[in-house]
Amino acid sequence: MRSDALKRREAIVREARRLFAAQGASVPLEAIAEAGGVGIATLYRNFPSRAELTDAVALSILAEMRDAAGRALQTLPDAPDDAWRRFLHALVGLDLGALTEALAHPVDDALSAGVREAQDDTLARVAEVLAAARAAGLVRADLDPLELVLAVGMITRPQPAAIAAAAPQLVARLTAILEAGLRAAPADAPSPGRPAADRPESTL
Amino acid sequence: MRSDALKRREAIVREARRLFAAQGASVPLEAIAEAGGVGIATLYRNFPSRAELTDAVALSILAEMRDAAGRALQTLPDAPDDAWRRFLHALVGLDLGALTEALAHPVDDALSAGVREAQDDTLARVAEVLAAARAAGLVRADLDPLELVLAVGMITRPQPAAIAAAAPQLVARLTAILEAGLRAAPADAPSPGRPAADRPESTL
Amino acid sequence: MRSDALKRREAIVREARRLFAAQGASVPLEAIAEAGGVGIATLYRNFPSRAELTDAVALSILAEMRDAAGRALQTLPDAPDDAWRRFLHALVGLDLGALTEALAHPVDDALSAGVREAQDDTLARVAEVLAAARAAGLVRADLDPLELVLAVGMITRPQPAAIAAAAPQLVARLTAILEAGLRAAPADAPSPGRPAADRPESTL
Amino acid sequence: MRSDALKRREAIVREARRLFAAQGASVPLEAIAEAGGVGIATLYRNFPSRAELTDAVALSILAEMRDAAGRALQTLPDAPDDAWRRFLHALVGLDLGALTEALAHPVDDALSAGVREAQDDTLARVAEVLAAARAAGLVRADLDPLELVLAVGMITRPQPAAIAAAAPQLVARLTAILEAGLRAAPADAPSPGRPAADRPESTL
DNA sequence: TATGAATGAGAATTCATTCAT
DNA sequence: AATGAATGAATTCTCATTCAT
Repeated sequence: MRSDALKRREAIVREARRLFAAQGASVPLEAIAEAGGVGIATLYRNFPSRAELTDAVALSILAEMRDAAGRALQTLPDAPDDAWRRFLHALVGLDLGALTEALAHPVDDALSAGVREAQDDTLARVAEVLAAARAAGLVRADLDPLELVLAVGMITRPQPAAIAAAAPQLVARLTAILEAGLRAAPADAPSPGRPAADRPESTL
Repeated sequence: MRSDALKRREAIVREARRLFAAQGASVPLEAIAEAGGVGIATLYRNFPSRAELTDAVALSILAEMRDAAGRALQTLPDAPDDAWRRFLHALVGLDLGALTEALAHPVDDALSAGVREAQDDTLARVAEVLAAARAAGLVRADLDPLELVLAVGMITRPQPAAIAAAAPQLVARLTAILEAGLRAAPADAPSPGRPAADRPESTL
Repeated sequence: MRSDALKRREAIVREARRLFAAQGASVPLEAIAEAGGVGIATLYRNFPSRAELTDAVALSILAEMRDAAGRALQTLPDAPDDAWRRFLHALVGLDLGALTEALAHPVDDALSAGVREAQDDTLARVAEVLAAARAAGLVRADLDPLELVLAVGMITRPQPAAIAAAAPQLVARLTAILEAGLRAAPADAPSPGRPAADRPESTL
Repeated sequence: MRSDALKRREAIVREARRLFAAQGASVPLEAIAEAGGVGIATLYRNFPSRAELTDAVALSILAEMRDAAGRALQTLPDAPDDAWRRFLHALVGLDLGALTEALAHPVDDALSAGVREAQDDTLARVAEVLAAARAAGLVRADLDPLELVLAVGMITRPQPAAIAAAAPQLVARLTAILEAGLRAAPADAPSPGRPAADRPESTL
């Protein structure tokens, strides 16, 4: 019975993530429950508040991001260019838009400790990837891991149907532009804003 | 009272645009009315449905975009680099995120004829700017006006307060990345997706 | 200018009566104003509250009813059968349904003195017609003028479009049934309820 | 909880029917919910739109009408006069005014399939009753089942409080008149309108 | 433990009535 | 005196969350 319950819980998180990515974080919880094949009360038993479900989605994405960073770190020494491109595309495939959406709502609430921790851990790994890629001359010097994640989050945010219809390849095109933008580091164009690394707290 | 009413109407559109940009297009209409200093029923008298207010916001943004494109076209021959950069930054300052948000909602409804027309007109102007900038070697060859607008819309979409707090310069940084990404046109990296120009209809 | 104002006032009452009859008494006042070709404020200047407009409609109908009764009284002695039938059909053509609807709403408010008076006056006339018709053996003995008016009001109340479409001749058919029902005075079927004449107050 | 929920649902329909009959079909849904002892959202869970509640009320009335017709058919052979009178009075007691009101609103929408079916079925039964009563010489030959139902609906439509106060026995009196009107079939007074039986569709 | 039902609070929209020109 | 605009109150409907089975 234990494993049954676990399966249900995972189904809920999976569907929440999918629906956040597709329709934004304002999807009715009941829609998530239904998509997961459970009743609304079961969702609430597992996630007593919307924020906790949101956190679970965030953790699931952060874990995958961490894994992707781990893989990138292993392959970067041998095939830096390829490893970096794979990493970037892995991020794009990660429903980061869902994460952005998910975290957009509990604005007032503090992020849960668990998420904060996972996030710091993951961003540290991404920072390592960035350092390695930078050392290999692949990315501009002024790029901060949080910024990278947020940039990918922006271009993968849920699209209105009209836009998706009008520009079906949009994410792919934006990814190409982002890739180019990250790579180029024009000597004469200093980045605006203070270096991201100085920032006191990364609340994502 | 004519002019009074007009002032109020303009205040409503202005505040709607501001709030769409800040909080997304799902802001309560009552919040817009209050911000504009009018009662909810006044908002409804001027814009009998949410879609009509949305359209008014879209028109206001499209008009400014058209103007910016016009200015860019005039200055491009003399100072192409500067003109292009100004144009790009003007777009970023234009609440395009609000437009994206605004147009995201009436997904089911067709866009109003007026908006469709203004949009076509504006995109045609932007296409002229792009052509001139491309001729001056400033932007990659595979960029389509709709894509440019959507890209700017993405990076200026409303941010959750947590993100805005953690990365206050985010839009500026993303703009820099976008600028670089648009400029660089790596010969060896063909863009994915079919050329934007082939698309039948630009529903924005 | 006086006559202009009078014309406007009459147009308002006319359209109110027409719309009450067609769509029920819940028509927006603004619709009445528009139908009458005036602004809403003009309607309010003439009829400071909805009840007063309702009263004006009632008066207009009561006046015509009184006239019809007067005509019936003149012709009854010579051609009783024909006069009675004409009178009944005149009532049917009188938008009594509008009156019923109109008076249905200000349930809480007392009827205005003017309407009360006109109503008493009119009902007295109708009572005379009934008495004459009864004397001529044309109507059942237990019929009270208020009842007659209400009966006609019921069968001419505004019909939903669906019913009107399904049974276009409904009013005519119901009129025929009513006519027959009023005429027949079965000796063996005493009417239920106490005689209407005993009732203390006729609030219509 | 199944039975609990069912009880509630039934309470909602019962109160809706009662309030439609008393105050017309425009009663606030919240008033119905309160009368049924449930919250507004419970009403909405059971009847996601006003039309669906309306349909449920219609079905409840049509079912009782069908039963009354069934009973009449059984007793007509033995005691035709009594059976017919009982049937007519049963109709009067049936809140047909509520039905009329209820069906008045979804004018634009098509009637739901279920209601259409129940209505056809019920009217067919009523037609049988009418045929038997006609054979027994009890009702005029030109009466159509839809007409009968609508006639009863008219005289039992919700009354304004003022009228109810002034003429407390009104429904009973109007019933007596209707009864007489239906019975009498004057040979010399052909009914107006085309025969009801020819009508293509009975939208009630 | 899982479920479906119940609830209240919030948001969109309409309309009678008042106000400023 | 006539107008059109502004307003708030009432109503419909949705959704996060709690409760009873």
